[in-house]
Amino acid sequence: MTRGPATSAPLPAKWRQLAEACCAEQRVRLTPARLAAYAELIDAGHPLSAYELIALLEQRQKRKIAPLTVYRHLEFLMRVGLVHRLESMQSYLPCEHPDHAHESQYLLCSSCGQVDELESKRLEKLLHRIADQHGFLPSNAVVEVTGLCGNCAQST
Amino acid sequence: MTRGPATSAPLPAKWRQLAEACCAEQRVRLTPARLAAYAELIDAGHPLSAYELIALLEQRQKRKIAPLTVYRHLEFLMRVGLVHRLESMQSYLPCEHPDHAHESQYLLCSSCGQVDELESKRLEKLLHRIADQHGFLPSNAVVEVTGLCGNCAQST
DNA sequence: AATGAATTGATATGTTATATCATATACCTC
DNA sequence: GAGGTATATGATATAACATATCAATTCATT
Ligand SMILES: [Zn+2]
Ligand SMILES: [Zn+2]
Ligand SMILES: [Zn+2]
Ligand SMILES: [Zn+2]
Repeated sequence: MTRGPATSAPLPAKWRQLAEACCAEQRVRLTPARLAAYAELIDAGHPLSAYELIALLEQRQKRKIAPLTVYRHLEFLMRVGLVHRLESMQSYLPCEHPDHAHESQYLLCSSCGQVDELESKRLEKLLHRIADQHGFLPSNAVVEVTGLCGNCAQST
Repeated sequence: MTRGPATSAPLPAKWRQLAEACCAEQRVRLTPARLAAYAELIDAGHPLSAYELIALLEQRQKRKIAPLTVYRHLEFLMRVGLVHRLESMQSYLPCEHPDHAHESQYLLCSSCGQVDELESKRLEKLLHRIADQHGFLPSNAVVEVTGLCGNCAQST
């Protein structure tokens, strides 16, 4: 039995199951197109801009894809919590633990492009406390630290 | 003695002096065009996108201004520390205390657009400690909290 | 099969940011 | 003050990022 041409990036079972569980729980449709976008982000292993994602999908599927299509898929994936957006890079990356709702903070390596997604309750509490001291009612916090990851810091 | 037509937004002496001191100290030129961009940001009282700034300058000066011109002025103002960029809004605002080097954190009111620029040593230390625990060498931290300011939170 | 809601496609447009090359201005040295 | 250098500006084009609108299709439910 032969395999047909791949129309979607390889997606390890672990991630596929997480994505399916995530969407099932929220009663939303994980369509093939949405899954393909997600698989491409997982496969890339680093954040992708929307247009980088478009290029990869077009290459994979051998057809033109309108930007709006991909933006809609990204919007969906972010809404259900499978994907996050990095504001300081205008790019998108899959969540590392989409099984539960959470805020995140990010360590972005400017040398190799690797991203570490953190969940520091300590930091979140401090942020809320600071906001509170200023009479501010926070709804969302963007915390993105740029620098050098362990590997890259050593090899300099 | 009559005043000619304003070619630059009104800039309180306090800010003008800060800007001049800041540029003098760094031996860089605070040209009229750069000062005009800065004055417009001060006058606005809230963050401006680059193109909003262009529109204001064009209206003020009654002439077309190329985007690149304004981006260059913004780049200069950020480099000397007179202006910051808000990554989550893709917009720019004048620094509230340009007299000393600093990292900042921001409280962004989604209702009235007001921005509070903070300098929490406590938060900075925690961020550095967290990065350190991950073997990460930080160079820059983006911390932008969206929510409702005191005024807007009350009037809801 | 009929209905209504959600998704996708096609096309156009709006917004944000940079590249390149030429011209002008300030600054320094002589 | 002339000449040379670095810096700043202008003009034009293009790249990168994101959304609006409306029509067509697919899906779940009855
Ligand atoms: Zn996550
Ligand atoms: Zn690295
Ligand atoms: Zn500042
Ligand atoms: Zn407010």
